[in-house]
Amino acid sequence: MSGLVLVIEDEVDLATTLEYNLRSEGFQVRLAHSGRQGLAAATSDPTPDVIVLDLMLPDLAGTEICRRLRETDRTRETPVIMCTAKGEEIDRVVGFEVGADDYVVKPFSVRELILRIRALMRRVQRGEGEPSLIRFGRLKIDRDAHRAWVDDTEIGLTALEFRLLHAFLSRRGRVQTRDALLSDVWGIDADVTTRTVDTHVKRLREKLGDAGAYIETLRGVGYRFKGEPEEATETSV
Amino acid sequence: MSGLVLVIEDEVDLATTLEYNLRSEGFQVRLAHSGRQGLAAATSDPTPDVIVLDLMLPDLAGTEICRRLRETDRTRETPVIMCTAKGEEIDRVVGFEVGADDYVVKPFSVRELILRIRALMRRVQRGEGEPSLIRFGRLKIDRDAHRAWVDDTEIGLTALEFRLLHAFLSRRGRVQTRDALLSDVWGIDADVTTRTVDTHVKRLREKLGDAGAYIETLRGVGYRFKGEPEEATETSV
DNA sequence: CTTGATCGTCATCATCCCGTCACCTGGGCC
DNA sequence: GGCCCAGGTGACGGGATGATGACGATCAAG
Repeated sequence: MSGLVLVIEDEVDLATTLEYNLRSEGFQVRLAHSGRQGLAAATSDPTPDVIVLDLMLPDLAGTEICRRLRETDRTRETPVIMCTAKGEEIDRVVGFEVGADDYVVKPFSVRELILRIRALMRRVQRGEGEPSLIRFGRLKIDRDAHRAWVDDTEIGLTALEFRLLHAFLSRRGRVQTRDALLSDVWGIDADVTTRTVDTHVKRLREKLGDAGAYIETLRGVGYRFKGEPEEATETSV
Repeated sequence: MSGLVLVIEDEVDLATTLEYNLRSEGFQVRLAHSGRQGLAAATSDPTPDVIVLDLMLPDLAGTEICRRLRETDRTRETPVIMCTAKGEEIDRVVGFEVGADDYVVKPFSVRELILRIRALMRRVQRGEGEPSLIRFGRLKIDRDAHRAWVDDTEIGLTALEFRLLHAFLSRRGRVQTRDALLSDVWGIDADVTTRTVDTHVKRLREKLGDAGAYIETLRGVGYRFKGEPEEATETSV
């Protein structure tokens, strides 16, 4: 599970430490060293998946930031973890009143912070978003159960194949270059040949049987999952 | 779902934090900062729907409070969630001897506690006299007594194993990563390798005997408890 | 102190997945 | 039609992953 974490923290040392640790755990990181920067960073693309917020900032109080995040549509659902120093109990309480989702007390263990970030991401990921079931023509996949069917017959996909199919399904109708697929399915730092994608597309098509035709090859560009189930193979253009 | 939660906790910071969080989640809250206060608060009108109880209190041990609650008519059926520090005697807390219904390990995630409170409330709401029995194929577990049977033969599970089985049963049909299981069963700050999960799954499968096949392994993803008891392994169509 | 239960960790082993390579296919372009 | 290159295909070896059994630490009970 990768994800983008925004760290709003004015102590540069601490911020850098967190950045390093989070990256080495596979997260992407965006840093902000002041409250205003933080607010801007929270609403720029892409929206962070989790925000780590220091309570004591030079310009804006963490509580105030949190309140504004909750008033903004883009960040209303984004989980916030508050960092408080010891002795800030009262503010800490207020922090929760304002809608932080969890907190850690300084000095905190980085490992604990990461665990809490992970827990929040898990909760949100399945949360209110799109339903776990995705149907497309003769295809059906269930993300929670991690299962896939063609014509109501379950097909056994490996973890990678499942991610690949999901990537196709969630971007159906749009071309995806091999590089794009690599970073989506394999992860940012995948040191893998682009040809590997070919192999796995082949395996996926095989397992999908007839439904494998949903995956089109665009010579010189990449792959494209059909936009509509009935879309004729030769129509278009 | 609203409800009245009684929090018996001597650390004022933590108690206040919980109060704000629970209120913002729509619960009513009553606080008690000592064991005696707690006992009094538990039996005043209206009777709380759930009690959150710290194991370490200045005057009375949490276990003692729990025992007395169980001896009192008014509170006999009231679910109790015990907060324990790491390394405290979790085994005895849950199950017969003391009779707590659930526990969280400090430091716990506020979200986690709220989820558990909700779960307990649902359970009570479901029907007063209904035994807390869950049946699933050849399996049967009693959540109050912390006992489990396969084909009506009781199997002796440890506290941890029971919790693991319960985690599986309550999310049946859905994949659970090792990380998710760790934070649900061991606590968010569990100081444990993910491989530990493997070992305990193995032990659980062993004790379940044939019924151990209900737990499926999804390579590279996690574990999944079958959604339906009869679910064919390979039969199909 | 000793004993037994419980639980976390480690080493080992079998398995299966995945990445890569080599070779083949087929379409586009002249 | 021939060339060229992107993509399809099949096979293979390494390596990640999980099952398993053993060990040691811890703690409560006796």
